[in-house]
Amino acid sequence: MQGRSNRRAAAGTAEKDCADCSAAVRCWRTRPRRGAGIAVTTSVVLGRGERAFAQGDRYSGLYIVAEGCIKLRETMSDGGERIVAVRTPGELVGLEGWVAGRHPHAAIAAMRTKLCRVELCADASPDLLVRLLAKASEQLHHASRPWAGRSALERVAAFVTDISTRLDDEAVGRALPMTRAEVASHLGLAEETVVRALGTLRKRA
Amino acid sequence: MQGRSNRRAAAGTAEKDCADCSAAVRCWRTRPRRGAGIAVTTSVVLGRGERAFAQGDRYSGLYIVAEGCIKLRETMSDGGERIVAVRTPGELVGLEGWVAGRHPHAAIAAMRTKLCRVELCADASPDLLVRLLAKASEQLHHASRPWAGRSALERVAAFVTDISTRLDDEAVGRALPMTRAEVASHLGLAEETVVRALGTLRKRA
DNA sequence: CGTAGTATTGACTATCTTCAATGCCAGTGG
DNA sequence: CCACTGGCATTGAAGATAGTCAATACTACG
Repeated sequence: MQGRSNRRAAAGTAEKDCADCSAAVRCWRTRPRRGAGIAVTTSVVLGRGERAFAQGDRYSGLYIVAEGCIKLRETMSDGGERIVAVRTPGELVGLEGWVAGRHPHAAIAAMRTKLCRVELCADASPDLLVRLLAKASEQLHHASRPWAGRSALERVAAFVTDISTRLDDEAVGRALPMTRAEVASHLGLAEETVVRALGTLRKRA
Repeated sequence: MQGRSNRRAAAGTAEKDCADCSAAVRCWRTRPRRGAGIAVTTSVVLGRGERAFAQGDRYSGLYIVAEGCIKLRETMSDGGERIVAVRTPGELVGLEGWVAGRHPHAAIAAMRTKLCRVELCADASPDLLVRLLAKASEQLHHASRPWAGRSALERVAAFVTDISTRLDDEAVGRALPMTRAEVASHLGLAEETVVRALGTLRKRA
């Protein structure tokens, strides 16, 4: 459109235009126009339990979840761990560490997961920047924990619904992509409370 | 830099370059270069309790807090209200509603507050987009509630510390910019619990 | 001075956490 | 093959934390 991609190509980074990817709609909602600068440089496939990066690592790039599910895990100063967020297809992984230059938490695949890397720099395509900003906006909105201040049962129910919706292709109904302990740490509950809440929900269904 | 500002000027919107604003460092961390497209169109000053927009309003623009403090308040389907977030100088207000086209919560001044409006569109300056993305990144990081899963006392203590840091110019120590009930809703606690926690913290100090 | 909103305090209760024990399952090595 | 181990899930009982209800004080504002 504005010859911007030339500049990127000159930088020497091999890119794959998302317009050529069959899964692009999943990542970008609408299929990008070819040559608009909506492109990724690398794709990684992680097996369950593998990490894209560890907490404290230097910022190593911004990724979009193409398939699967990523857990963001933070180890706190007191040694405790908590799941800060769960990222599902179309969501960004790594943006939190961009400004500070370090990843504030680890990114761990909850199942087989494909990540596509996006080069984020000052001369990126404006189209790309706008799309990323839109994603950041959505994630910011979603980060406002709809279950804050509710009862344990409601929180667990809301979490299960939310995660099922976001991962709808696989039937999450029977197996959550994380352990009860992780769900508990994410919701700020005890593991046993999560177990009991899930039991109650199962009986009700 | 690339004649982009011409295009904007042609659109008929009067802009004020942030490079000419004495408070720009507060908003942008580093002073923007003149002509880089880091600019705002309008500034609004809100008195305590006044709204920038209401929940459900059509998206009306993106703002940066130049001075003061904004509370984001959400009224839930059951009629309850909660403070989703607090925005302090240099932070963005309104981004959450950009993609969906509607503001998901109301923005209310907690004190005398100055907001500067940023025009966010596909042909905005790439410099501006990158800066906004950086802000979104920081806010996303900050949205991961460091007090999740901790005791009521720790949560209140963390909140007071956090808000005091972010508003450090005014001495917040003696008067929080919001009511106990609002703090409570923000932290997912009962008002009385917040009162007691503040009492305990006062005694300890 | 009266009113409305906010803050504080006490007493009681519900919920959630903690502690402890047990079951289940997959992987491993004899 | 089977015992053993470690991680995860489940359940019960007891105790602590925070929520609810209710009364009272404080403050700003007409």
